Amino acid sequence: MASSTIQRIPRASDIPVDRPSEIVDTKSKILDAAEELFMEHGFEATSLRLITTAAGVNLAAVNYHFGSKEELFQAVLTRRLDPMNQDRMRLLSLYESAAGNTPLTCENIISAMFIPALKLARDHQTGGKNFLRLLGRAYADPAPFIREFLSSQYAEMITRFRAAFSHALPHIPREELSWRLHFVMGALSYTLAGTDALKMIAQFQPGEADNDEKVLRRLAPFLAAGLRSPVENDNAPGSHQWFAEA
Amino acid sequence: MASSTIQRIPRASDIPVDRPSEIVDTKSKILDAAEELFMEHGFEATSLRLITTAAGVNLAAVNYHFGSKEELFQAVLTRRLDPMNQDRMRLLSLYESAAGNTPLTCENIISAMFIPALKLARDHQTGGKNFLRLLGRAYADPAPFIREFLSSQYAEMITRFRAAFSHALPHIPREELSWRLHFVMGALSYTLAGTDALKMIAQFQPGEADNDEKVLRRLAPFLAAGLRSPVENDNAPGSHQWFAEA
DNA sequence: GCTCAATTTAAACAGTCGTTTGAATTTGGC
DNA sequence: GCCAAATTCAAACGACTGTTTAAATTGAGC
Repeated sequence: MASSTIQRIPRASDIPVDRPSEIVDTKSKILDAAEELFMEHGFEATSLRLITTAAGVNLAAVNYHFGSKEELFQAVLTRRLDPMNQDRMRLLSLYESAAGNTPLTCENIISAMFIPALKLARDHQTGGKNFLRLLGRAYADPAPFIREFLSSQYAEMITRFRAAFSHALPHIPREELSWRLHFVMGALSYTLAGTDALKMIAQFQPGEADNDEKVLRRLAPFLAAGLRSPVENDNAPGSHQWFAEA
Repeated sequence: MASSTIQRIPRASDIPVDRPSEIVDTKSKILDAAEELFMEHGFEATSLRLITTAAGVNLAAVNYHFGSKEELFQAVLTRRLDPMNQDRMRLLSLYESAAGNTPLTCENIISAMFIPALKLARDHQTGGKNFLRLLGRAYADPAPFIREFLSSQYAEMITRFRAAFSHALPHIPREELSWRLHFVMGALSYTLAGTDALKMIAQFQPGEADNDEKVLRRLAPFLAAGLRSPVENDNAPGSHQWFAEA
């Protein structure tokens, strides 16, 4: 990865100073094409030739502007993921300051997680919808550089939201809550990723393409109920023996 | 895909008649190595040379015994997925006949889904644990042949379990229930797939490798609560306005 | 021991991959 | 209009991909 020699002379004196020329355009064209193709075929199965052809730019442009295929993938993710997570934290802070001293409800916190994602899903002009599916798939990608990148991108947001849930659900032990937050993130990413997997289980109404909001409206209360559910005591009398005969 | 010319003479007269020789051994060695490597690197990023080297067999053995890389992948999945789903349906029938005319509880049905998965996770000798992670990742794989294969493999089981849930939760509309079943499957597959993604959210206790059961013990009640949660009426007075300001 | 089919083997096939190169071109500052 | 930096371009690099081929090896049945 020769990421230090992308530009010919990496002199620190000249800062890009907002070039409005073809530079930005080429980078954007690559990012747009890469976003859609990575979503459609995955990281490994998408070649740079496919991307650059779709973007209408030269093959070498990717390595020139981004350094490598991996760095391009990270750039595709960062472009939308970073603002979305910023939005999430800003929204959470908004709820918190509005609530004053009273603790937030699960619905508030879940809304703070879901609304920015929904905003992206609704963003028809830019390919926000494509991005959410790409993101959901990136979660399950085994490539180490993707996993490390995502966990570093999410670290701050997760910490904030875990604290919020901990405040809203003080009776639930810290470790249990961490797991439940994990389940929430998982269900969200899986749901957003699986537009065509959905056909498998929930029969689709054909022609109804714009149902991301409807899905999230079903998912959010489902998860809120799970978050609030009483903590199981393994051997308490009357509790369900989940895996007794396993 | 020249799957019709794997064996030299595909004469119908001689049936394999349970050869105990190296034949089965080579196929199994390939399946075992492929299972682990597909899990570790994903389908596209795993080369046949990597698999055959790890298995200690010749490169051409994969195409000879399985026909193609795609068919090998399907064979890896089928080997464990088919018995697991059979187990699930058998267990569900067992619960149903034990309950007689009274409807099953959500806990019963979820147990029927989870116990066979857990049995695989506990199967230390064979790489059952690896398989569950592989399966969770296959769910999110964009390759069409994987998606089509999975949905055909799951079709029967999904139908059975949707009917069971519909019986257990008669007050929940059919479409809503389909979505909740989808959330359950998603959370399960995501959780089983994400052994190293978990570190991101739930801090791991180092050295505690055998926690699949513990995770499922947390996940099952979480999902049961979600399944049972009251159906939201969009504009009912007092209901939470989930995405009002989105 | 021979036969014949099943299996294994080494080698090559025809491509595709991400990346690099050096020359051509475009760009903005003067 | 000139200069130098930024960008684009065609071409090639070596390595790796899944698959196929034909010869070599193996193992029962007779």
